[in-house]
Amino acid sequence: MKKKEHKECMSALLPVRDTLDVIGGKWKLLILISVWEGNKHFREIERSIPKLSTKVLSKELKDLEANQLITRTVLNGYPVRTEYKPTEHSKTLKKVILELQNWGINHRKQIFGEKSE
Amino acid sequence: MKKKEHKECMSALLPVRDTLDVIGGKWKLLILISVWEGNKHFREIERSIPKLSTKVLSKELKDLEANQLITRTVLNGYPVRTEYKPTEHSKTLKKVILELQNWGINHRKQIFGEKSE
DNA sequence: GTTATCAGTTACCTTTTAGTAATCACTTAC
DNA sequence: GTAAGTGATTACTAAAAGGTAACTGATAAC
Repeated sequence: MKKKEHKECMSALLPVRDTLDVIGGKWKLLILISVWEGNKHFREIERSIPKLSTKVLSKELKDLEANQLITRTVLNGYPVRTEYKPTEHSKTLKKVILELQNWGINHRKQIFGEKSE
Repeated sequence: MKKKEHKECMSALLPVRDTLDVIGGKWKLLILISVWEGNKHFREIERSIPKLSTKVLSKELKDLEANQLITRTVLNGYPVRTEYKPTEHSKTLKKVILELQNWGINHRKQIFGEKSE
């Protein structure tokens, strides 16, 4: 029966959904890359990404932390400082991102190449 | 300088963004899978995906067609029928989806496994 | 005491996205 | 002629996402 196949496909979709939730959205990958590059502090990350507001950054950092892609450490000092660092787990994303990138490049070729036909 | 690296990362992000735009969102993959499974007609696809409205389906099908993941053929007949079919190009997505799926599965393990620590 | 920096939070408003329901044009069946 | 099925579109509404800007509390510099 077709229904069964359908259900299997659907269950396969759940992890896909998870992944897209983790890296999807306008800012998540930008922020992750910024942290991978070595930006550690809130204002530093904020300034490294144009048009990103403190509110959104705050929310996205929480999400990334909840997904164990970054760690947050509060250093007590004169002006309170926090330190964000990428986790080992976050590095496993690089392969996925590369795959998405390659498909995107090929897709562009496909779309613009077929235009003339 | 760090700025240069940053810019390169950012340009690598453009194709990633493209890919996420193509397959992201709540319904795109569900619809694509439905078409891969052999559902050809508008109502057929609509009925195969619970909670999907005609409005959204209509919009998403256009997007998928614009991205050359499906083809749309109008068969003129008594009740007008249209036929949606997956393209060869759409099949190249399967590898990407598998990658997303695998990462999602591992990510779940990571999140739930680390809870106890 | 005023200004500035750090790391955010909060309230408010706008934009985007998605859902509901009605409608259109056409044809078949009764 | 009335209902039902085809493939949609349109208008209206609700919910989610995103942006703006002010503000907190602490300290340090001037």
